Amino acid sequence: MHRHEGHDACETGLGGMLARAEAVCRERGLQFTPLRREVMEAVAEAGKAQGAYDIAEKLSAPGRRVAPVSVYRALDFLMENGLVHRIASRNAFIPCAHGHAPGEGVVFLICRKCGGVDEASSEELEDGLDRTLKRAGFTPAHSILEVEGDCGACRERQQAG
Amino acid sequence: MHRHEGHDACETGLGGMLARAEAVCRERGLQFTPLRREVMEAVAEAGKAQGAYDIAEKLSAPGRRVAPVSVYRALDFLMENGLVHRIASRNAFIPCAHGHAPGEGVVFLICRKCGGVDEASSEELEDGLDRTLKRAGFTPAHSILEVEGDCGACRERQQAG
DNA sequence: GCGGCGGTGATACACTGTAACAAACCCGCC
DNA sequence: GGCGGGTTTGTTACAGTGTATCACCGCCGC
Ligand SMILES: [Zn+2]
Ligand SMILES: [Zn+2]
Ligand SMILES: [Zn+2]
Ligand SMILES: [Zn+2]
Repeated sequence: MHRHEGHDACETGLGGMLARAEAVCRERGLQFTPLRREVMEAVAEAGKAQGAYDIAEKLSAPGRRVAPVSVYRALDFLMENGLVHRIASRNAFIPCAHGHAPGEGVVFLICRKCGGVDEASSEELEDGLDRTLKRAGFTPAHSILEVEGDCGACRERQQAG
Repeated sequence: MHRHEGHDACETGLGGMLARAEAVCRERGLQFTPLRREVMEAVAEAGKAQGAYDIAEKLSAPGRRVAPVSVYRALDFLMENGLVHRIASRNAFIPCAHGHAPGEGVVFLICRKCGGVDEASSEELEDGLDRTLKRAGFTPAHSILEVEGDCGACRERQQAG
């Protein structure tokens, strides 16, 4: 749905993301359980950020209720392992299609029209932030960069229509 | 509690912030009602980001209950006029000591130790973000930049102790 | 006075997230 | 096979955050 830039190892698409999740868990000796897989799928399938309760509802079916708390636990696990991200400004979650180095700053580009979320990173942004923090005498531990606006696809669509 | 940098017209301190709030409302023909003033004071007095429910509790007294919904309305008003900011990663609010141009990007520096929140802005950060967004074909409308870490004061205190 | 309008009070509710405990599962070990 | 301990999941209850709705009040213009 969205393109991105600034990354190399780019596993886009549902299959790729699931494969990466599986690989990450195997190499770290962690369990990629059915529930975790289903939550990963639910987040990866959706074209936009999913709330935990949305996921719980999607996974529930007549005869099987998946409680939100279970979804939260799975999401915590997936976030710890860099497989999904939380979008603070939406209280929602997206799959990570890239696999960043830990500590690497990433900007989330959130489209107001289609709701899609893309990730971008860049040296110059990172450098600018680092220098600004250094000047302020602040030692960063973790950062949240989220930009809301209109993605390229939606802007084209709007001009065409 | 915290220093900041990158701004000129810098009204720090409770009095300055209240004066600015009053001035802003007067010049825009808006009402700086007692409730709005009290909420502004509560946010400005605290050395760290305040939750809406914290503010409601602080303003309540035996015989007078201020409901959270009233606080939210006052906060919405103050945010629309650039007098307070919402810290998305904390669901909390801080006073704005600067008065930015609309659209000006600001980074919030959130200290893990003391809970204080400082604002910083810089040309190079702004430029880096703009270029990154442009390359991604994304048109920004509003951005959230929040960094969690250790402020200078707390780091010094830690080294001394 | 009367009607409109913005601000406030009050209640109820939806949404987001966590704590606590029990049950099921897995796996190595006796 | 049976046991023991760690991890995962189910279940319930609850805390925290934010919004919808309606009623009331005060003000100002007509
Ligand atoms: Zn990512
Ligand atoms: Zn879009
Ligand atoms: Zn500010
Ligand atoms: Zn500090």
